Amino acid sequence: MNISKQLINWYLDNKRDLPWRNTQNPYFIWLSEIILQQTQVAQGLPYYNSFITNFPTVFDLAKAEEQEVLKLWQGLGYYSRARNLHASAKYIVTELDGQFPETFEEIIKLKGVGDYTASAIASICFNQATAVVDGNVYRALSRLYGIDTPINTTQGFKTFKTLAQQLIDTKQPATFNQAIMEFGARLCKPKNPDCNSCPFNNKCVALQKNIISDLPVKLKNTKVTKKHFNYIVVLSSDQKTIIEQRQGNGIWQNLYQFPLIETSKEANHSTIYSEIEELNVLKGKIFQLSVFNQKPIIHKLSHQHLYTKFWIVNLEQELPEGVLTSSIQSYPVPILIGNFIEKFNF
DNA sequence: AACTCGGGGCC
DNA sequence: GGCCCAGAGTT
Repeated sequence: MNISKQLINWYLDNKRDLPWRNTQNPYFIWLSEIILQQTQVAQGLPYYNSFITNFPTVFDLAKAEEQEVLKLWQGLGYYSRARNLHASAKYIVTELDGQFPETFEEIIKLKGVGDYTASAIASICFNQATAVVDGNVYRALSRLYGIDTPINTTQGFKTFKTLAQQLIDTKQPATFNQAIMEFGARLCKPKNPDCNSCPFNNKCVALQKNIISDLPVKLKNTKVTKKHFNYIVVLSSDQKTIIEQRQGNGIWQNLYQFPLIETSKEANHSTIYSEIEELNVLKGKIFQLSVFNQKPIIHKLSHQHLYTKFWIVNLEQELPEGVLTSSIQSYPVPILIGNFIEKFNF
């Protein structure tokens, strides 16, 4: 029996029952694939359920406000996925009359959809034999064939895409693609793969050479930089605070936050005091400054460590331009801010 | 080709 | 503390 058939047989015996596996509706499949980019199934699952409940069709998603979409995405990370998802929903409704594109070439034109996602949708929804290459596929094929080409290079992608394309069962591409991914996720895991019960343990090159833990090969990514964030939490006499929307191209684009003062090293009381005297909303006003957490909260991202302090500014005046503290839970915020809001309990 | 974009789980 | 996760967009 060939590898493709063996993978499919393994899958049919071992697959998880996941909500997006009971449909070929391209809107649902698209949604699930975007959510699952760089995200484990267990983490993405509640977000998928939330989205299909709040936006049952692409029309519902298209007519929502971006803030609403970001709010539902809050905590999942990589927020450009949410912004691109929303933009593509609008595109499908206004330009394509609500009709989801049906070929790989058309699907990949959607914002936020690359080779992997277009292949997944084209195969699962439209029975097109386009092989997916994700982290699971890299791992399974690099081990099975003993391929040490670095996966995060152009050559690596081409090598594994070509191999997966040769292996795909053209009569059941949807099942094959999901089978190889499930195999990588559940059996051929990064750590402690279950080689004892693997259907390929008689031919796996990496197992025979005892180099399972060396594959796949991935070039090191760049170093982590440290930053010092100081969030200014204003509390006015009329129960208001200041929040602003993040602009520009950095992290958390279009999410909300308290006014941020970034310093080159850990800030102390006097530094922050003189900084906030310059804030327009506080100019000439009387306030008391205290720190919420003396010890910085270290928020770890893939390539930044954010040493964060929350500073409380008590104002004995009203703040006409502020927002009610009772309403801040409706704004999409980074989880770093969300955790603070929960703990501070306004 | 290198860099950027989150948050959580696992070891 | 390092690596990984149903990757994509920008420079």
